[in-house]
Amino acid sequence: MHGSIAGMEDSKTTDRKIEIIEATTELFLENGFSGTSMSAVAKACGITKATLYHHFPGKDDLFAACVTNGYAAAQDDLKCVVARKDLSATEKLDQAMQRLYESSVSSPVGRMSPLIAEVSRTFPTVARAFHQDYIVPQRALSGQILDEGQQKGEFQEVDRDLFFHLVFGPIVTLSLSREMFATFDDLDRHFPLAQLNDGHRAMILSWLQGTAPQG
Amino acid sequence: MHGSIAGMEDSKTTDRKIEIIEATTELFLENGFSGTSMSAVAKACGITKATLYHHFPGKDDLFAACVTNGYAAAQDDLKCVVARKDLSATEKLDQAMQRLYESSVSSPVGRMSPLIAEVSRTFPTVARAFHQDYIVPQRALSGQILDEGQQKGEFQEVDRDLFFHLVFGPIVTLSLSREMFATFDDLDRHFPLAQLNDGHRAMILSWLQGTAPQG
DNA sequence: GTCTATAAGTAGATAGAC
DNA sequence: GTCTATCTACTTATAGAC
Repeated sequence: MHGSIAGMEDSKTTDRKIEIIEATTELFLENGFSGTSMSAVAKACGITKATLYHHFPGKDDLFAACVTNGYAAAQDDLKCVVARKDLSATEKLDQAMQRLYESSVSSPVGRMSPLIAEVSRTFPTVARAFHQDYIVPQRALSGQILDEGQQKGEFQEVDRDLFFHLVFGPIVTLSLSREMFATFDDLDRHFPLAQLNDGHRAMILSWLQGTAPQG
Repeated sequence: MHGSIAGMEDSKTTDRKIEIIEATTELFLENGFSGTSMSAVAKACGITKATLYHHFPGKDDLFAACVTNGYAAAQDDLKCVVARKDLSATEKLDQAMQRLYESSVSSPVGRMSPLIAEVSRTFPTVARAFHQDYIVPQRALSGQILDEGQQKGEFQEVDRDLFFHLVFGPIVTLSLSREMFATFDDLDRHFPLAQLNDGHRAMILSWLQGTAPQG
C-alpha cells in the first residue's frame, strides 16, 4: 500500500483508471486475488505492465480501488430506500433486504467479500477500509430504518447488533456460498435465492413486530 | 489434485502425515492458501520440500487433507448432541447452535471457510468435497433435530432450506468476519460472540415454536 | 503516458544420491 | 524416507527510451 487508500488520492479519478478498475474487477472476481497477475490485468486492459504501474503503485492499491469503486452504487441503492417518505419502516426494511439480497449476489462489491477475506490477512489496511467505508455505513443506514420503526411503534425494541447479525448474516453467507460453489451446475437448487430471501424477510419482520411467525 | 481427495488414499494415514497436516493447518489459517508456500510448510515441519512432496503429491492435496482432517471432530460434536436421549428437541437445538458457534470461531475447520472460498475458484474439486463431506452431513444432522421437534410437536412446520439458511447464515458470517478482521484490537466489541449467540438462539427457537419473540 | 526490456526474486515441483 | 541441488515458469516491480 503506497499511496492513500484505493488509489483515490486524485480528487477526480481519471477515465483511464476507471477502465482499468472495471476490467480488473472482473478478473479478480473470476480468479481471485493471487490468481490474478498484474501481467494478466495489463493484457486484459490492452496496456503494458509498466503503464499499469504508472496508474497504480501496487497490486494491493489496485485491489483496494476495485473494492472502493463498488461502494457508492451499493450504498446509493440503500440510501434511496431509507429516504423515501411514502413508505412505512416495515416497507422500507422489506425493500432494503430485498435489494441487499440482489446486490450481494450480483453487484461486484457484494461478490468481492470472499476476496476481501483472502486479502485481509496480507493487507489489514484493506480490511480496515472495507469495514469503515462499507460495513459501517451499511449498518448505519439499516440502523436508521430500525430506529424509525421503533419510534413509530412498528417495531419492538431489539438489540442493534443482533439486528445486524440476523439481517446480514444469512445474506453474506448465501453470497459467499454462491461464490464458493459457483461451478455447481445445480447452484440454484442448493442455494435458492428467491425462496430464502422471502422466508428470511418474513422472519425478520415478524421478529421485529413481535408477532408469532408463520413457518 | 493428483491422488484421491485429501491424500487419504491410505486406509491409515501415517503419523508423519498427521504431523504435517496439523502444522500446515496453522500456517494456512495464518497466511491463507496462496500466502503459504510449500517451502514455508517444509520449514515449519522441519523437513525439506522434497520430503514434503513425497508425502503429498501437490499443494492442493495437502490443503484438502487439512480441511478433511477437521471434519470428524466437528461432526462428532454435533452427533453427540443429536443422539442424546435425555434432551428435548428444543434443548438439542439450543445446545447444537451453541456448539456450532464455538466451533466456527475456534476449530480449524470452521475457521477454514474463508480459505476454502479462496481455493474453490482454482480447485473446484476441493469445493465439491467440502460440500459433500462437510456441509451436507452438517445439514443432515441439524435436520434431524428439526424433524424430531416437528414430530414431537415442539416445533411448527418450517421450510427446511430456510431453517438451515437462518441457523447457519449468521454463524458463518460471524466466523468469516472475525477471521477477516482478526487484526482488529477491538474485535469482540465489533463482533461479540456470546451476545450474538444468545440472541440468535432465542430468535430461532421462538420462530420454531411459533411464539412471539422478545427483543 | 506509453512503451521495451529486464531486474530480482519466489513459486511449485523433480532427479537422483544415500 | 530423507536429503542436496536444481529446473522451469512465473511473480511483482522498475529503468529508461520515446
